[in-house]
Amino acid sequence: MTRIDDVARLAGVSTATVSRALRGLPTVSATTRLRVLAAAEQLEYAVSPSASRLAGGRTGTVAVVVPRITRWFFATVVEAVEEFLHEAGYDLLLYNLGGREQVRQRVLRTANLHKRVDAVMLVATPLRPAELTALTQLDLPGITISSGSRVPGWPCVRIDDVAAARTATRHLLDLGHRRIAHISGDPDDELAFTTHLDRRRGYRAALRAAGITPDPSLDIESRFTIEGGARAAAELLARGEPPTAIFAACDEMAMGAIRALRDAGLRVPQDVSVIGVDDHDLAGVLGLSTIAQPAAEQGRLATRLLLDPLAAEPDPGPVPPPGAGGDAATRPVILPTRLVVRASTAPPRAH
Amino acid sequence: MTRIDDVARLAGVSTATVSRALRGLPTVSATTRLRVLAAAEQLEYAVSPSASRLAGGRTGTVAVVVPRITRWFFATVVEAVEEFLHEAGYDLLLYNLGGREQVRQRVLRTANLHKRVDAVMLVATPLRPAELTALTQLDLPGITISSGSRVPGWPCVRIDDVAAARTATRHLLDLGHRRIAHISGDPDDELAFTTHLDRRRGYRAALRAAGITPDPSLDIESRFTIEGGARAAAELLARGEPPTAIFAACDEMAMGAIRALRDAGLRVPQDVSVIGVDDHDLAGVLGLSTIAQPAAEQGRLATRLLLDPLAAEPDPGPVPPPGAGGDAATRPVILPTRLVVRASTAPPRAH
DNA sequence: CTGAAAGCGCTTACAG
DNA sequence: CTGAAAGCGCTTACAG
Repeated sequence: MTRIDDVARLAGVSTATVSRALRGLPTVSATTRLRVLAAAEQLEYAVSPSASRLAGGRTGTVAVVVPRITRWFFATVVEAVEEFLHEAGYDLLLYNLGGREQVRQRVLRTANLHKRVDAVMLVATPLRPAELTALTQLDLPGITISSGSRVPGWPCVRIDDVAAARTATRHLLDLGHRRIAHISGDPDDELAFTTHLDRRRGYRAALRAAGITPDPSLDIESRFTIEGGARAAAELLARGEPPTAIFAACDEMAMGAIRALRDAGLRVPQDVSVIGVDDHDLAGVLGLSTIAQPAAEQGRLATRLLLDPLAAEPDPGPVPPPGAGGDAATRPVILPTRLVVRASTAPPRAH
Repeated sequence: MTRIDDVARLAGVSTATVSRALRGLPTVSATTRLRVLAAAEQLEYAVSPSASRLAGGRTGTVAVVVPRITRWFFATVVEAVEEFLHEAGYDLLLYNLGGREQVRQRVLRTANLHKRVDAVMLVATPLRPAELTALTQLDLPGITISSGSRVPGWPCVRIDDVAAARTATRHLLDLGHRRIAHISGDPDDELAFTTHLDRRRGYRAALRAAGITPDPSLDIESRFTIEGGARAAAELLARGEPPTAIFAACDEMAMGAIRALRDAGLRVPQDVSVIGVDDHDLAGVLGLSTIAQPAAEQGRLATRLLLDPLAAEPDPGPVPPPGAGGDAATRPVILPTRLVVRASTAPPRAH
């Protein structure tokens, strides 16, 4: 493999100059730079990441932590993040928690993290108190997307889960529904964490605003998956008189619920209306009404918020005006959601 | 940050011994090892990956290249791969090609790759001749999953695409269909590559075996996505008398086709039967008949085939009997597929 | 604008 | 079983 010495020799300069020229530092004359670039090209030279990282102290790598890459929201976020990260020259280290304690330890042990990456992106990842403390003490840049723990000093990009749930529930109320069930996350399920709490809160708030007292028997906890939604709907039916509408905390749960309802001989939306949250790729195919959230956009924006300060680091420049970056660091950036009405919601049948 | 010297000092040994003890090399006495481990624990020591890689010459990292992480098959493969890779102590560098030339260059420039990772996993990634040559000359371990280019010396895990397509088409024939359309990949679409050729071949073979001459007007090329499937189905309908059945080259295309058919006022399966390939998470919800392929299993198996030789490297041991590893390296490992009949396929209506 | 030299934090022969 | 020392291939003050 060609090393930096080879390039230096061919270009007739020192390795220091090669290093500077290749990284585009401004302190290299145009002619020298050209000579170095030509030599590097000719030798097909690529810098050794390990050596560069060890000497330079930065890894050019970002850890991206998601609960489950197979869920629509996370895959979509990661795809957007990957694009922007690679465009900016960063590598993406993927951690798929999947509820496995081992991965958690591996990624969230701060010493590991600190020597491995320049920054961390936590997508919908709740932290335990000890993990949060460790991460806070370390001064690694980071960002959180969606719900999960906030880390002091890290910006956060997300939607307003309470408002999304309120809108979904109100849509059902507006159609004339009164017996509206909710299926959402399980507190034991670390994938969901605050998302399900917020969405449940929005659901209840909308009901109360309509003068309806939330009925606990219509409120089921399950996993944020297709199967979780199916199980929750089945459970709902087993409890007796079915609701006329179901608000599921995510589209995958809604889809599972639709399957379970059909399996039980109920028609959607004639017998039961169903609405979710996400606007999953397949929501259109299934005719699922939903609250659309901008997944790729959250990934894009988060990557920018994460990378901008890193890029600025070499030359600190003027201190940003108070409130500029400060706001983003303290107050979550909320992206808008939007009600999308399709074929899975309709007025309840007259008795 | 604690360094290896700190641990060495606390344990009262040399850094060499710390290094050996922490990596579990056998040449360390039990008591010394215990002392080192205790010291490392106490100091919360984590090895510096950059330093370790530079000195040791191995990166502990695997590049995983997929066309689009948002497609069901790739997300499912990556989830399985991630689990096994992290279990074995490897980091996963994710490359989502997404048809972007830039990422391609980045990951497939061999010098980049060689210094960054110990091994490469290409999922359904076709290589250009120059890329293939470069990758072959480099002697990096690697593996390919699904279709795409074979790299000489790299094992390959996949399904038999021709057989899968034949089974799907025969299922439709068995139901009594004669006008069977096929929607599959576009040659310009690098995501698909040989997959669509093989599946088309299986489709035609099944037709011919039934005495039917393939009708080019029933054979549409489109992208391997929901939208691609929808467009292809719409195109099919625009061409005149619709087919009585459609075999789509993947479930996402099938789902898009179902949407387009419904939008055109046709019922599935009463007017048109539809079958796909994959057994996508949502195939059940949509009642989609399909040829199931084991995505996670392909990821798992590929990771094992990739890692086993790497683990063996430090201590080469006896040469494997001829044919053992050799077979896997030359002959693809074919995993079985299975026809899953749901509600989207039925006999054609009588005229 | 450029170079000589130290140093980043490990691992690996080599010697004992 | 253990240690002293060289070396992995860069980047970064420092000096000019």
